[in-house]
Amino acid sequence: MPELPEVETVRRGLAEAMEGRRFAGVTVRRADLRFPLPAGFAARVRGRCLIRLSRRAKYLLGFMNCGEVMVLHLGMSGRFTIIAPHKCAKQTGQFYHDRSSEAAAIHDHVVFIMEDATRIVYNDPRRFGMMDLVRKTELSSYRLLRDLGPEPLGGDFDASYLAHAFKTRQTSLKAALLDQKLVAGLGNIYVCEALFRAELSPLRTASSLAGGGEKMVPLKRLVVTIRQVLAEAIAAGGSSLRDYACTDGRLGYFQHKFAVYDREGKPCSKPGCSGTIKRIVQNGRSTFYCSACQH
DNA sequence: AGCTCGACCTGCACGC
DNA sequence: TGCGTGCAGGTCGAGC
Repeated sequence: MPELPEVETVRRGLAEAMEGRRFAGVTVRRADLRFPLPAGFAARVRGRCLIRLSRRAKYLLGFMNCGEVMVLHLGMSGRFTIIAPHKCAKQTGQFYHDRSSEAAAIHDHVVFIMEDATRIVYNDPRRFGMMDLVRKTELSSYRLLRDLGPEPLGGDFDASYLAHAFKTRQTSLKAALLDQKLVAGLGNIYVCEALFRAELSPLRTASSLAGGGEKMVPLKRLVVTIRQVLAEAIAAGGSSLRDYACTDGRLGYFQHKFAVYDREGKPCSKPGCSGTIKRIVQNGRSTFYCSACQH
C-alpha cells in the first residue's frame, strides 16, 4: 500500500503507539521478507525503547535508545495494524473484528509487543517489504538510503533542481519521476495524478523539460502539483485500494479523488476538456493520462 | 552513467 | 465450478 502519503499515514499511526515506549517482545513468524531479517532481530529489538519514528522516502526509520535504527519498508502489500490492549476487537478496527485476536493470520509475519501490551502486527502477503537494523552512525551510508533523491515535500525539491536532474535523462517524464534517485517517495499513482494536474504528458522525454528560462514554467507547475497531490493525499489518510492504509483499520479516502489513476475510459475531469482517460504501459507499469490536455 | 527488463511473491478479478 | 491469464501501490541488480 505504499507511496509517500500512505507511508506517512502509517508513520503517524505507529508513532502514537510506539514513540517513547519499550519493546516488551518481538515475534518473528516469517523472517524471509524481501531480504531475510537480520540475525537476532527480535533479540536486538526486545527491551529497547523506540525514541522516534521518522520517514525517509517510503522507508520508516525507528530510532532506538541502543543506537540502532529499525529500517522498515512496506513493499507493495505490507501493512501495520495496531491492537490496543484491553480493548475488544470491535474498537481496534474492522480488520481484526471478524477473526479472533489470538489466531494470527497467515501473513502476519512480525508482531511487536510494546510495554503497555499494545500489539503492532506487520502483515505482508507478497513479502516485498523488508526490515533491517542499522547503526545510527551508518545510516547515511546505508545501501538502501544513500542514493535516494530529495524529499518531494522538502526544501531541496524545486524547479531548478528538476531542471538540473532532467538534463541528462532521455527516459520518459513518467519513468524519471518514478526513479527514487531523482526524487524519493513518488509512486505510480501520484506520478500519474501530478502529471495530470500539471497538464504534462507522461510520454515526454524528461530532458525536454530541462533548461532555464521559459522551460522553468512547466517545471514550476510540476513541483507545485506534486506537492499538492501529496499533501492532499496525506490529509486524506492516503489511498486505500486493496489494502488498508491506516494502522487503526480505517480507510484512507484519497482514492475517491483520483482524476486519472484506474479511470481508463472515463471522461477527463478538466473543465472544457472532452478527452478520455487512457491507459498505456510504460516500463512495465500502467500509466493513466488524458492525451487531450496533457502535453 | 542511464535505461530496460526480469525477478521477487500472493491474491484477486476476469473470461472461457 | 474450475482454470488460466493478467494485473497490482516497489525496487534491486543484471546486462546492454
